[in-house]
Amino acid sequence: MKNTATVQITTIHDVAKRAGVATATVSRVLNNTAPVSDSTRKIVQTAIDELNFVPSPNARKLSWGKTFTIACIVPFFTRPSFVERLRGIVGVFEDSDYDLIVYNVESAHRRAQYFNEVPRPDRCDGVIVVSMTPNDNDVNALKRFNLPVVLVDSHHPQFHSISEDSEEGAAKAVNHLIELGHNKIAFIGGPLKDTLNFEATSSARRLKGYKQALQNANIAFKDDYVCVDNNFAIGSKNGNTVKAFTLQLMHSNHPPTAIFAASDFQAMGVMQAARSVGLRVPEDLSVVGYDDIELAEHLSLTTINQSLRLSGERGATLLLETLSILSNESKKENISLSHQSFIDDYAEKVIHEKVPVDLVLRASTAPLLDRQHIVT
Amino acid sequence: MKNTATVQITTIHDVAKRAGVATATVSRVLNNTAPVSDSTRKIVQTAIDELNFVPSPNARKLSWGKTFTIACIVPFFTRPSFVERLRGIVGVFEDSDYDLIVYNVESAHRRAQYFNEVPRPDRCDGVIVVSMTPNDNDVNALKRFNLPVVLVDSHHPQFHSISEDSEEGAAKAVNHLIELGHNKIAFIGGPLKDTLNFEATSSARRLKGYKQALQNANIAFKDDYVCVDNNFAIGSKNGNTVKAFTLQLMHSNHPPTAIFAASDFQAMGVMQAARSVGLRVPEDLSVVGYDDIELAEHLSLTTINQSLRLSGERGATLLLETLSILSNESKKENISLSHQSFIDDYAEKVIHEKVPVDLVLRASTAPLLDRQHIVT
DNA sequence: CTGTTAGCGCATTCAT
DNA sequence: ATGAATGCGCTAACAG
Repeated sequence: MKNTATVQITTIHDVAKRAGVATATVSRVLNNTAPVSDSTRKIVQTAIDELNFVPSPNARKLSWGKTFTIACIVPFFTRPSFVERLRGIVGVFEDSDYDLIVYNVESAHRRAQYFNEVPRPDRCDGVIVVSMTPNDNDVNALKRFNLPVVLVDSHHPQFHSISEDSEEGAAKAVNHLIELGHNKIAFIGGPLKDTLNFEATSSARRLKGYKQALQNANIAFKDDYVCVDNNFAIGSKNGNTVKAFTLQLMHSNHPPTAIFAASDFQAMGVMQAARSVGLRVPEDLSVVGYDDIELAEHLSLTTINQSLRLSGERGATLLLETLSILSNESKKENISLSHQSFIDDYAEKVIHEKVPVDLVLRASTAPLLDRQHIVT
Repeated sequence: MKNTATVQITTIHDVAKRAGVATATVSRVLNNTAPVSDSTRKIVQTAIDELNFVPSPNARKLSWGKTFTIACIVPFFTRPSFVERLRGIVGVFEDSDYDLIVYNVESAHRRAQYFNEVPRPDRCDGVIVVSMTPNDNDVNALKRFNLPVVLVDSHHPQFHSISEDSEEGAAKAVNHLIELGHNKIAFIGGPLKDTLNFEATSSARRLKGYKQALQNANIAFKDDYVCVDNNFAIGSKNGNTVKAFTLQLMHSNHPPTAIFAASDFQAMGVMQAARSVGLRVPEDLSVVGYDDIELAEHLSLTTINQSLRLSGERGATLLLETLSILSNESKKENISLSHQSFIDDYAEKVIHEKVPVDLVLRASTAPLLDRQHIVT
């Protein structure tokens, strides 16, 4: 069961031998952890270079007692919005000493498994949770070893978080439509509660913002104008449901003149469906999406930019900062911080950062035309 | 510099103590590596359960001499087609004992860095390279420690590979258009040689298939009908170039009646541009894409399915199989296989697997109409 | 079947 | 400033 590789890798001993010093000295020049005379440092360094020596990550992990890896738990990581966030996260860790392992959650089973098994100090030094609100079990698992945690696109009082204000974003989208003269505005979104964690979803929050905006404009809320695709979370072919909703809306007695979709992905389905029955966007139907994924630009889709990539970057950076602070503290206080006081200390400075949400005007929305008034 | 975690993790010693046995025994029940009496096994198991013990990955990695992690080097991992492949790869390793670390390449510098630093037996047990043809330096780096390697979406005589036949796929796309009566068929693709590795790109291969299909149908090849977006590889906003190409083509003296795009992503830009000037797809212009990413369905885009996800799955599985074979061999032959003979042995059974390419008919293509004949 | 011992490669006290 | 010795948590020979 030993390794199958047949070529021996050069170790710190080889370097020490070649340089004629002890392994400890090599380690010292490697980590700048203690003064080394310039002369020997030079000798050691050339030995390192000549042997093309790179220290074994595993060995140093074991010895340091840290893993130099960050765990990122993310649901359906292939969805465009998650991909964008991941991109931000990856970009940050590329330039650090940390490796990033992505744990992709596509079932409640995996979710529980990862939350239980991953947040351990022998597996990672910190964890980033994307788009999932920790439940009680998760919180216990995350706090058990007191690892630094950052939530991206979710919120919990006990953990750092980076999130956007979905309600505000949704309101901006709907207000834009209202300002264009629309008052028959439908909402199409994903499920309102997440099967994975029983929490309110972003769709739910966006629906709330939608309602709020209508109310502020004194437009009556109509149940018929709200379509929720409960299959969306499964992550499979969902376009059909969105299209069905769209057609149903447009064929009703009071077809909306505008549709606000909870994601660009769904907005795309709306546009597609509308065009399939000869409706033009935006002349016959205005559409606003949410997320501003890369595609939105190609589709000329008016949407809400929620700084997806930035949220990932900020989350990763915040984790890195936390890691650095903790490292300094434990150095300063010489390792003896009582458990409880440490947790208290940590909990006191929980950071909740908001990321901007902005309307991005493109060509999928237009002022309400008179003709539309007449038709309805 | 020690770990910042304050709670001690339970080790194999704790379990051994609690069960009243030696650590070796615990290790045995953990790995089924030697017979253990049912009675003691039971005792040990309960101790493990009660302490909620999970062995430290790092320690076992160091001891086993393998890392239980797979490195995946992939360029621009946020692009839809790469995401789909990654999805296939991730799915396979989720169910294995291996962790997957994704190394995202977005510059020549990173590329060189990763190829030089990652393929080491102390970092990973095997590597998957996606969409990059190894150059001489890469080959040396990959073979230096004789690690198992699988190429996904590229080809090299010395490494296992999973790939699709781009020429065949392109030909299928163009043949479909020809069968619909089109003979003014344009091509829009990305750069023909990759700045990252100087190799022919998939766009180049698809262009070749395009030419071949035209020739077989006795349709003259026109240089004006070929548009290459050299900025595409940078991975940034490229839609504008594609749109400009499309408009330029459609406004020329002999506008094409059909466009074959080298990727769905670009096909989307084509459709968008066409619609922006009042052209209908497919009535006024037929469009065929390539890749069959998830969006293609939403766009009703006729395209070539190249089994993106499957290619990832097959690549990952092939690597796993190779790993297993090597592990068995080294066990059987008791670790003493001379370096050279091992390499020879390995090289002899290089596997090159093809993944199917198929036309997926949707609604972006239609027979050539008489009206179009007249117009041109 | 089970306990004892010796590493895996590196960082780090403790001496010197 | 440097070397020797010890340990990180686990697995694997070697004994019994």
